[in-house]
Amino acid sequence: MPTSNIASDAQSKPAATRRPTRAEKAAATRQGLIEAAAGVVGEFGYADASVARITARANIALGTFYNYFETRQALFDTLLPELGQDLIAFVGDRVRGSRDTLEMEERGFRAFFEYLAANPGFYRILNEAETMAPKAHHKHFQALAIRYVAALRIGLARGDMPAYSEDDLETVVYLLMAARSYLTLRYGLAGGKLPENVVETYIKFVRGALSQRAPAP
Amino acid sequence: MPTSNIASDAQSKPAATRRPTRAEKAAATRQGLIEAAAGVVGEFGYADASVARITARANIALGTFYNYFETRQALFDTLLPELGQDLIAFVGDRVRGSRDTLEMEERGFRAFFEYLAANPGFYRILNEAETMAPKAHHKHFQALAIRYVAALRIGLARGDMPAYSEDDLETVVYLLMAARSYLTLRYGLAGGKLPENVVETYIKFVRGALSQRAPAP
DNA sequence: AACAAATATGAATAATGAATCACCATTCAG
DNA sequence: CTGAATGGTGATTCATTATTCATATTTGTT
Repeated sequence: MPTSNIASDAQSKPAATRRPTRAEKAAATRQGLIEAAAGVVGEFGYADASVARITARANIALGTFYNYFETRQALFDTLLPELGQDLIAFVGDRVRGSRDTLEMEERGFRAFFEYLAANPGFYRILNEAETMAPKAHHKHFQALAIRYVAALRIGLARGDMPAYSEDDLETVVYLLMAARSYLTLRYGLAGGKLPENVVETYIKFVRGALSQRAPAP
Repeated sequence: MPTSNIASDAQSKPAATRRPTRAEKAAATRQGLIEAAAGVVGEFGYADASVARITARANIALGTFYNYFETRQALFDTLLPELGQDLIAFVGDRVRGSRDTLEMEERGFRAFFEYLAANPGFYRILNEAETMAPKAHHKHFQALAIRYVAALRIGLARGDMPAYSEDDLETVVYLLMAARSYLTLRYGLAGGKLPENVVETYIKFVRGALSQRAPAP
């Protein structure tokens, strides 16, 4: 449930089923297009996500598409950032309350794959975006990395990562995001679940990397 | 200098400039197509690498293309595996004679980015292949991972990685390959050179990961 | 030299799909 | 109630390109 649109809720007291406002219907149609696009792109990839296919899945006419997006590319450029908010929120929830950085990392890692299992098209939407919607890709990574760095910064202050400094954080974050992506590529696409021994190897690797003691100056 | 074609060298004694044989010319034309394709795909991506563009850059007529490849896709399916051999050979050379696993990893890591700097299109050819030439992508990763695992296996036997076992190796290799890819995505595309502080963070991260001591059973 | 086989050429074909547009339906402000 | 205005429709236009093929050129052989 992405972008909670604040469409004209002048008096939204009784949620009773009243006739939907024009703006509400428009918001629903737009949302339907986003969801249809997520399905089609996830299944066929951006290149084969024709406007005809997307509108067919959204149960609207082809021409209607252009009431909501300037071009097909404009939809592609907003798709990943909107869906990415879901992922970020989901992982954020799962991670909250962790005792230390390692626990947080393991929880976040598992949450990521849980999200992928529940949203099988997401990996493809994410990866192909680098080529097919570079602005979207950049925006998503920006949004994700900034939160991830902030989370690690807390662990850094707490002394969980004695060998690292603020300047290392972004690089470390990209290493961790990289891991998720490539492990999905290699192990994740079948059944949507990562083999447990792969998870264990990952945890071991990251524990060694993060909790090593500071090198002598 | 890829695929050294063994084209009809019945008597190849004097390398003097004799009139090129038909098979030699054919091999050169094919090679020209591969190189042109590498250039075009690296610059514009697979989607915009039209047969017309590729043949124009190779200085041959459009129709000639189809004397060398069944379809455009057939070229795409062979492009990355052929180029990938170059990368593998280059990194293999740079890594030979390393004293331990960490030294090897650092040398291989740096060699990878040196290769990218010398072949600016390679990153794109590699990444887009996941979508545009999945068979090629799989083949390349197969070829690369098998050598990488073999290299780590030697370090494992020597005791360089006390916390790991044979079963961990492939996962670790994917983590290391992932790192290269995402660091290129984030830092590498400008100037072709990775900032030295990023390299240092990477080395530190991997040292901690690989050389941690074995956990208690 | 002369011919057959192998290669090269690029205009023509055919498929695809994004985007437009002229028109219909529904909503809502006054 | 009424008539803009907003939203919906889908056939049509238009551009792009992979692939084919009839023809021309080059090569290797006798």
